[in-house]
Amino acid sequence: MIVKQASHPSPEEMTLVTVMGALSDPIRVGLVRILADGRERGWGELRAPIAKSTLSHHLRVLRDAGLTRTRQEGTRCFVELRHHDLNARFPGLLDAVLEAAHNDDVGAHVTVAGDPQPT
Amino acid sequence: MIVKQASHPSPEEMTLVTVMGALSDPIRVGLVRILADGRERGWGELRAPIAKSTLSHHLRVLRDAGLTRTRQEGTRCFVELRHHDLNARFPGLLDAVLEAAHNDDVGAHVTVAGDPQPT
DNA sequence: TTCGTTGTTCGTGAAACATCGAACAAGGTA
DNA sequence: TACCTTGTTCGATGTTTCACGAACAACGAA
Repeated sequence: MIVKQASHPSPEEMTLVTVMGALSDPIRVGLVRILADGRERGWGELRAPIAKSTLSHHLRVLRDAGLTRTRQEGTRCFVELRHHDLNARFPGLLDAVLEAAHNDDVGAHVTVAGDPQPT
Repeated sequence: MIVKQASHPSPEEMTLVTVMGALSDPIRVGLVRILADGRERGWGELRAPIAKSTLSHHLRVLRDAGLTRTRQEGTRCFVELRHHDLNARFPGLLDAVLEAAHNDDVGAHVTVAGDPQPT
């Protein structure tokens, strides 16, 4: 609704502590994992066992921390990971988190519509 | 004290989300930075602008997450970073965090007695 | 214009967290 | 034994976070 187009922090505005806080929730880690392939995803594709207002909240935390970028297109919006910005700002951090999250299968209950459910 | 000797999680018991949560506070990041040189530090050496009960709390969070190891010796105790365990469990993560924390000077208000104050 | 879709915002409540001062427990020291 | 030092634990308090349903706003379609 563009009521308030989300604020995307510039790389300099990102802080380590905020990013770590954003990644201290399994649902948010799951969302980041889904976006890790670089593809932009529609809001509606995302599946998580929470109410949509809660999902909106988590997407906002990720966006405010600088982890994701949100784009509006008509009435729907798309999210993508700010892979490049993150690597520039915190070299190696995102990859280390993604590897760890993959090994432990963190946030596996977050999926994408159309994708085969794990297990 | 020693009333309950702290539980140190084994590497397998460590979780990414808990570790990230532990590192989402500037004081705790400052403590980790101090311990990053591998030296064991006495509790009494640590200087932070908080009450001692609060410092005790933060050290417990770090310990419970598996980031540090605490050793008792008589009435005083010593802390050290579990650098090796962390690298084995979450490869690259700690180094990426330490580099980012250093670049941004996160947790600079946490110091060690005897060390020259930054600035 | 009237719906239906889509996602944000609001109001609320429960849980977690950071912080403090005070009390406590274990060792060392006088 | 009496005292001091060292850290932990115990409430108490205020803030933040997570979660939900309901209401709302913008857009597209009928």
